[in-house]
Amino acid sequence: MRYSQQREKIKEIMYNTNSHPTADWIFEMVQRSIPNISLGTVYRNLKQLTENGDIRTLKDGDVIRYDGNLHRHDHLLCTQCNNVYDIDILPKDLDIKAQTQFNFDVSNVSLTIEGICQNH
Amino acid sequence: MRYSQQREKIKEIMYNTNSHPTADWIFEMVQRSIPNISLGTVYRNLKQLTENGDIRTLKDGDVIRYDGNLHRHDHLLCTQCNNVYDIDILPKDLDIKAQTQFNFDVSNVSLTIEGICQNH
DNA sequence: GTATATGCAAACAATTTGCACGCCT
DNA sequence: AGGCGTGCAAATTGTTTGCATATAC
Repeated sequence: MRYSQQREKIKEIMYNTNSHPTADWIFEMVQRSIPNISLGTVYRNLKQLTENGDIRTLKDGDVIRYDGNLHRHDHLLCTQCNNVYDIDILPKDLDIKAQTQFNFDVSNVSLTIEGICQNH
Repeated sequence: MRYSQQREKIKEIMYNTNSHPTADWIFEMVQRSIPNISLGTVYRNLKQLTENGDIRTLKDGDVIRYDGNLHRHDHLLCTQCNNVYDIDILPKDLDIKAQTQFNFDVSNVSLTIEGICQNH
């Protein structure tokens, strides 16, 4: 994967936000420094970065959201404000449990708890 | 919500499969007994049933899948065959933990473990 | 009789892709 | 120079919606 100004900026944005942005939001952000970037490029790079394991995707709401936080963590999704909060609640040994119990070669664990957050 | 032949059939199918079908698959199934049903009707009903809490939706893969199994359970998603297996691995007290720890009014907990299943 | 559900087709929104050109290496 | 990445616009895919008709109650 060759260097590109666009991808670099996208990575920078992803690693400096703890919201869980959509492609469109990221597009708008990159536009501030690269005004003529196209949305297609954003999608292409987000896909690439995902396949590369540099970022992660969340598919809980109506739109795909991207997550630059690679540390193992879980999500609270508020169905009122549509916010996603990072939490850490899963037992650490869950992967191993799945691995041994079901003979399943685990690559990714994702827990999302839906509900209403304390601000509502 | 008023009775309809179409919705009844959809419910019947949902409660008698343990795969995690897409709208399209369900459409084809209903067609066997109601040949002139439309895909729009299937979507409308699946949405209604979801809002009603009669079924559940999974958004892990590329397409929305529907799940007629309302008992609390988790999923193994094989990235090779795209199959979804039902498992039960989450600690039972997780909802309560989230509830108390984050003051979060939990309505739904979903755990998906991605990886490669033993058939591959 | 009234209102909700349907079939159909058109509309939609998010994402992907083909192509000619530009930029890294 | 060669090839990957880009911008642009068109295409695709899954899902939703508007409307006239049919069906439940």
